[in-house]
Amino acid sequence: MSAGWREVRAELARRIAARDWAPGARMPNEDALAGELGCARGTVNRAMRALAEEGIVERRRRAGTRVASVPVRRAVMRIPILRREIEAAGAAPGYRRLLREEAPVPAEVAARLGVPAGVRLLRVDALHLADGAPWALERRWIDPRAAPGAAEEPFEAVSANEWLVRHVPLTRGALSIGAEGADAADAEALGCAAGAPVLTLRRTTWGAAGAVTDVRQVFAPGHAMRAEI
Amino acid sequence: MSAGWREVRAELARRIAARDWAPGARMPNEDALAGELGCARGTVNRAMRALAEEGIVERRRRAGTRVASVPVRRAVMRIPILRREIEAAGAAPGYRRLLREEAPVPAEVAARLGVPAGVRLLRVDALHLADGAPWALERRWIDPRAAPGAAEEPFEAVSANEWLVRHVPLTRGALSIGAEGADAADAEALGCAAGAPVLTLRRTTWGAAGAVTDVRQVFAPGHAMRAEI
DNA sequence: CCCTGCGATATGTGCGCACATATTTCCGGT
DNA sequence: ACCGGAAATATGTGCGCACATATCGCAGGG
Repeated sequence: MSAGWREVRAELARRIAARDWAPGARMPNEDALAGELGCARGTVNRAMRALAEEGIVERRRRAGTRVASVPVRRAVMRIPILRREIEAAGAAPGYRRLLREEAPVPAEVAARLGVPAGVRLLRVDALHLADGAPWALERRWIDPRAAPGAAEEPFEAVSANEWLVRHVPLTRGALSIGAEGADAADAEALGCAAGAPVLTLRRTTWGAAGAVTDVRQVFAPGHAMRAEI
Repeated sequence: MSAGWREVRAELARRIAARDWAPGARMPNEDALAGELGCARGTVNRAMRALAEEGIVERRRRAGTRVASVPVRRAVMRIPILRREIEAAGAAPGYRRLLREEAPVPAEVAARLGVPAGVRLLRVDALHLADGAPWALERRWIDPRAAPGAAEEPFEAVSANEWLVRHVPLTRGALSIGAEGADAADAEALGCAAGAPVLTLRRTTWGAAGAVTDVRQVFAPGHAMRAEI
C-alpha cells in the first residue's frame, strides 16, 4: 500500500483535483490519512508539507490542513550570475567595465539601500556581452562598509555581482522586474534606439551588516526571463 | 547541543559564509556533522535539504554535499490570480471580458501548446481593472479538450485564469517575462500610447491531459513584478 | 589498455515513537 | 453573560533504526 511520500502527495493532489475535498474544506488529519493510506504519519506529513510549499493546501497547527481556496502558483525563477546565463544561452560571455567611481548616491537608490541620501558609495557600471554583442547593461551601487574589500577591487576582470557573490555572504534580496524605454545611456551601451522597450531588473541585496548593493540591469531588447512553475 | 534543524541550518550557513568550507569544496557527510553537532542524522539531512533548496549547497547521492561554487539565487515569485494581485495592491478589482470565440490558433501559440497549427481552440480576451483603471490585458487560448467544461463557460463573470485554477488540475507551467512595445490593441485597451514599453507575461500551463492554456498578459505601463530571494 | 562488474559509501526515505507548540474548545468561577 | 484557564487536538519536529538508491572507484577479465 505505502510507497513513498511522493506517491502519497500524488494521491492527495489527485483527490484535491477530483474535488474529494472542496477548496477551503478541511482535510482529514495526518493520523487518519496515514492509517487509510497504510503509511507512517511522517510520510503523510512530508507529502502535506510539499503540497503546502506549492500553495495547494494551507496548514496551521491545531487548525488542521485545508485545501487552498485559491491556489497561489509560485514560480521559481533562477537568477544566475549573468555570465552563467549567457553561457547557458550558448554564447561566449564577455564583460566590460565602463565606470568605477566613488560618488554620492541618488535619493532613490539611497532609499532602497537604507542609507542617508548623498552619502558617497562605490558606483560600478558594466556591460555584459554575448558573443561580442551587448547583452545587458548594469549600473550598480555598492556600500563598501558592508562589502569589505570592495573598495580595493577594480571590478575590471570579474563582474561586481560575481565578486560579491563569492566574497560577501548575502542573506536576503528583493527584486523587481519592469519594462522601461531605453534612456540615452542604455541605448548607446546596448546599441538600440532610445526609447526601445527593454526589460529592467532592479535588485537590492542585504548581507549580515545591512544593505550591500543595489543594481539596475537593463537587458537588450527582445530579452525575456523564463521560469517554471 | 542540538536544537532543531533550523539552528543546524544556521550553523552550516554561518560556516559557509565564514569560508570554513570553500565554494566548491565537499562538506563533511551527514553522519559526521550529526556527531559533531550532537543531533540525529535526520536533523542534519533536513537542514542540508533546506540549504540545497536555497541553492547554497549542491547534493548528490554518494558524491556528497558541496558548497555551491557559484550560488544560484532562486527568486520565488508568487503569481496569484490577477484579482488577488489587484486586491493586494489596495485597489478594487474589476474584470471585463472583451472577446470569446472559437478560432484557429496562430502557429506561435500552437507550437507552445503542442497542438497542430490551425486547430480551432477557445480564445478569451479580457481586461483586468484596478479601481476602474486598466491593469492588464490578457489574450488567452484554451484547449477545451484538456479543460472539460470550458466550452460551456462564458467567462463573463469570472476570469479564465480563476476558472481554470478552480476547475482544472494544473500540473506544470512555463512562463516568460519580457518587455514589448504596446501594439494597437494593447494601447487601446490599456489607454496608453502605442509603442509604450509594457511588461508582458506569457504563460503556458499543462494539466494531466496535456497543454491546457496559453496566455499573454500585458500590464499597464509602469507595472513591475516583485519577488524576494 | 579498456571495459565491466561489484563493493563501498553518501544521501534519500520510511517507520514508530516521543515530546513540543500552537490553537481551539470547553468548562467553571465570578 | 463574560472571562480565564485547563484540556484536547493537529501539526511540527527530533531520534534511532533500517533499508533503498545512486554513483564513485577499484579490481579483475578481455
